[in-house]
Amino acid sequence: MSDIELDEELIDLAARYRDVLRHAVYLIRSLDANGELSTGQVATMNILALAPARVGDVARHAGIRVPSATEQVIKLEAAGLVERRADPDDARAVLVHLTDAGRTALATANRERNERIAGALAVLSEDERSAITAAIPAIAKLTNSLGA
Amino acid sequence: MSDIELDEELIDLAARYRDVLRHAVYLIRSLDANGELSTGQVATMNILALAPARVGDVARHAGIRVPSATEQVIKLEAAGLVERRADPDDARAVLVHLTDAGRTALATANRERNERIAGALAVLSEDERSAITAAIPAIAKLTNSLGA
DNA sequence: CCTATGTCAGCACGACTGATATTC
DNA sequence: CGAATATCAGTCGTGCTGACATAG
Repeated sequence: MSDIELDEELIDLAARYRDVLRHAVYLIRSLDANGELSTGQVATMNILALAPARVGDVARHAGIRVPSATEQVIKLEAAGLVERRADPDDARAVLVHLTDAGRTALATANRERNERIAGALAVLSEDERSAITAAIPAIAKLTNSLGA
Repeated sequence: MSDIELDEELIDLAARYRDVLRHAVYLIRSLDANGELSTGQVATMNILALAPARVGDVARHAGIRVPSATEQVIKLEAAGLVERRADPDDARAVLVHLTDAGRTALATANRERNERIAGALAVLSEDERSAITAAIPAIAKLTNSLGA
């Protein structure tokens, strides 16, 4: 197989990947439409569920800019789901903590979303599920590779 | 394996799927950041590249509502990339056509995006690429299943 | 008369850049 | 002093619902 053919194959795969991902985005969004928390809010809180984080860390993990993360955090704080506390080691920084209410809301939101996807996964064939399972690490690697 | 364990496995897979998809979304967005056409604009024009379509068809294919599709089409028309013409068979309908300028712009946009992804795919292993290729139909089916 | 199609108006969300304290 | 951290202000893109005009 020539390099040119290889390139064409890769570009074709890229096009299909791009298309399927675009549709999946709308799906994920529709999952959030019924709930009380938006996609971004759930993503932000999922980071904080592991450990309190700075606003900059939230931004980096969520793939957004710092001012956007600030905005998200402020909204979540207004809703009583997170708290902003001073970082004892660095007065410039703010440590964002999940509140108990936030932890509860996050658990509910994650459960609802995961159960809906699990329900759809259940109607796929075993082979199709295996294909998705096998692809997840590769997709993650691809994403990281492009992000760099 | 019990039903409970099966459910837990599915929910775990759902959670991992959701997470990897969320990151991939930000990646796709970053691809668009440098270009002149947005994700949605490229998606709309990709539909029209096959054949002229009604606004409602554009909306359905893009996974958005009709008024949103109208808005996109109006913007694309203002940019000279598409044209709206009367449907000779149905005076209510509008047929959206890609202009030559639109076809050129679309080709450029698709090439840039696909080449960037292809470049990242090239650094994956053959197994990883195969895993992604194999998963694409399953992901598409999953998306459709959830959309219904 | 009822439905289908598209557009308009108004709104909400969420991202961005640029400018500004404050602290390291 | 320069760099890092967070916030504020203003803007923009893009989706939505509801109301409407027009045609089938």
